Amino acid sequence: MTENYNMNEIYLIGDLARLSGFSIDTLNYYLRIGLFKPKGRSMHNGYRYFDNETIELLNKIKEQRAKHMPIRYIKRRIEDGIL
Amino acid sequence: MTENYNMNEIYLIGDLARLSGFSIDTLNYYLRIGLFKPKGRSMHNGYRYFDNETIELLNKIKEQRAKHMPIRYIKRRIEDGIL
DNA sequence: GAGTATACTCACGAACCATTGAGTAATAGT
DNA sequence: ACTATTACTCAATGGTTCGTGAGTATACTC
Repeated sequence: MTENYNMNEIYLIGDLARLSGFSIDTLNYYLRIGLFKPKGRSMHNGYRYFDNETIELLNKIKEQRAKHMPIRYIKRRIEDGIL
Repeated sequence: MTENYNMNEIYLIGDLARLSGFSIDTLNYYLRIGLFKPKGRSMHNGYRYFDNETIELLNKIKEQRAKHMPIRYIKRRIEDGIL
């Protein structure tokens, strides 16, 4: 139950961009600095999978960024489970 | 519980090809004729998702094809839930 | 034996993805 | 004022995916 996801909730980075409002470049940047992470990855081509948890997290990040919260603080909060 | 899958069990067509031994062309052909179907699809780019059930089905198809069972019969058996 | 059907196989264009390095505007620090 | 950092943004390369149409070798049908 803890690690299961519905098939309708799988996203690639393009889906993420559309759903979150962030640009693909921004998402790639966030991934590069480890602000959030893929939930899985294709072993064949390296494509990264995301899910609804990612969407929720991105929404929270978006809120914080709207308040000009620095990314390093956001990252810390995520790592501490506060966000 | 019925429609849930683990993130580690998501495949794109390239993964399917590697895991099943069928070529991507063959898999695309099978998809074209409806021998098997994607479990999901990216709304952004149309990429098709598959899972372990697909792998199992493809293994069964492979067995049948090794015995020269015609595809239309295999398809029927799948539709009838026999295979 | 000729024609048809089967089961792939190939080729194409357009869009997408990963990774990386480099560029930039705005802000913060000294 | 000058420098450095932040948070992107852009560009380039190379591989992947989709959809479709067309080609082909083998098997089947008449």
